[in-house]
Amino acid sequence: MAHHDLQMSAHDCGDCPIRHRAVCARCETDELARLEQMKYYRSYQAGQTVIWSGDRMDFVASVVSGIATLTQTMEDGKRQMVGLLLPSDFVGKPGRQVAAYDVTATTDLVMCCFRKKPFEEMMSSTPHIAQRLLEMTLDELDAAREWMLLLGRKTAREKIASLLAIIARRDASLKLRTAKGSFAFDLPLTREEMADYLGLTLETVSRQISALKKDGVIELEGKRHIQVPNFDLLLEETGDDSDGGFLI
Amino acid sequence: MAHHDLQMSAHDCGDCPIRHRAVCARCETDELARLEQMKYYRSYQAGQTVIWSGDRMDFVASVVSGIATLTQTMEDGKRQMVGLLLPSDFVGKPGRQVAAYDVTATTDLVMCCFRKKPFEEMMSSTPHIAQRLLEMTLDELDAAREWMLLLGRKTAREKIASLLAIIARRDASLKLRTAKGSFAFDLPLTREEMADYLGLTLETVSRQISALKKDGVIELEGKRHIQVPNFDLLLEETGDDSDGGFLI
DNA sequence: CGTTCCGGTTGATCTGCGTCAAGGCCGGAA
DNA sequence: TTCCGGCCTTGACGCAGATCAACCGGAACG
Repeated sequence: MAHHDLQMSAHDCGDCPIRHRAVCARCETDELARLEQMKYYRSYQAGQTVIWSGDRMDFVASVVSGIATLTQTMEDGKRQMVGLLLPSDFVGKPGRQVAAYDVTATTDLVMCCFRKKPFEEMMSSTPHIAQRLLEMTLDELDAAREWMLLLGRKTAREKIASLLAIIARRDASLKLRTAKGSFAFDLPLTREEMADYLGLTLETVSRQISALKKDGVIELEGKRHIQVPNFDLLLEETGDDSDGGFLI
Repeated sequence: MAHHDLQMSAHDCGDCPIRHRAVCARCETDELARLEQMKYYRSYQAGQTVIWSGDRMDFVASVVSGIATLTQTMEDGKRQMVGLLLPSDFVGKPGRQVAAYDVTATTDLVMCCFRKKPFEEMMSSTPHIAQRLLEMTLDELDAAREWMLLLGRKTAREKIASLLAIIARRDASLKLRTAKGSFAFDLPLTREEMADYLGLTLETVSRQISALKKDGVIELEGKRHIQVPNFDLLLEETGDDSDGGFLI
């Protein structure tokens, strides 16, 4: 049973910040109009649970702003994050009745929700949505598999470096770079959330961040603001094949 | 550059063993006819590489019989399996030019290949294929996320038990059970492949299998044939929520 | 036949990370 | 101002699993 602030703000899809990246990316104006009829916004505060694993899902949604996480919990309480939801990412699976994971807002969060039934009907009648959703799901699958390599085979240091590189890269695609090869960004996650993401403990996360700092790979300003003086240096610490293609 | 036996056998889609589970599951007879025109079969021997990561992919395919694996390799040589392809599973991503993973046949393997270009055209013109592919991709994503939990948080013993449970469950859905709660099956993977799947070393895999045997959870007959006298006992070793069915 | 190879097992030892514990920093409430 | 509670860091120690190494059994092959 999720408690949440309900906030009805009537946005126009045309002005939507995620208009060109979300499930609706391919929709024509008439299709958008149809979507507008089944959509509503919800806001959540940082830390709130959006959905509990096992809950009945009566909607699917896109993240409009903020960050949410998908986590799984074992019976002994160990937790593993299995997904990080950023603006434009999609939540929920057409055809599934109940949520498979806990969804939690790690920052203040706004979601654009669609009632499930009409959304599913629309999916089968217009191909644009299903096509875009397939594309997005394939990307998520790739990300999940990259994460499997990280979880299964990387050392703690490589895991931290990989996470920082991913966040830095994502931020770089939104903001502009200060200077070639130099980045700065804020961590959107606590040490514990990073640990849950990386399959580590928060102590190990803390130690490895300190180690990377001591070795000059990163610089800290406060607990959360990170500067990367040389991005290539950071990449070398990830254990990934050099290059990884061109960036961004 | 993949070397492979090329084997042209003209099967009729109507007789296909994976007809009702593969991408083509939803297709009408006229759509099947169209697919038949772009399809061809390929056979691979156990151990052969089907595709190398980075290779250009000019086809997508369904596994007809046998088992293949998807693996990723780090620059220092550590390997992580990120997918297990069973009959009816799909290989390749529409819209992607190059393969992201190594695909290897672990048993003798037959694949039903479709030339990529016409397949993609068909995907955009008829909804049945895209719909089915979305469904399958969502299932794969769930499997990948379950695997992330395993890789990130389970102990070696829990990992082995989970793998055995998955294989047993899959076999049980095909064969019939000997007696309620008692299974027997053959491992389709070597100890090293299991290690690559589980993020362990082959020595640890071997030791944990021996330990499960000593504790009476499983019985071995040769290296590969496994009997599970009490499936619930095995499930308890996986560390998963006791039922996996309804909620607490 | 013996030889070699491959997959597997087992033992000895090492080590990276988890665990347990103490304490620091900072912002918000009283 | 002091106190408190989150969040984070650091140290000491132990252990699960990696590493290194020896050996086993069966199949392929001369």
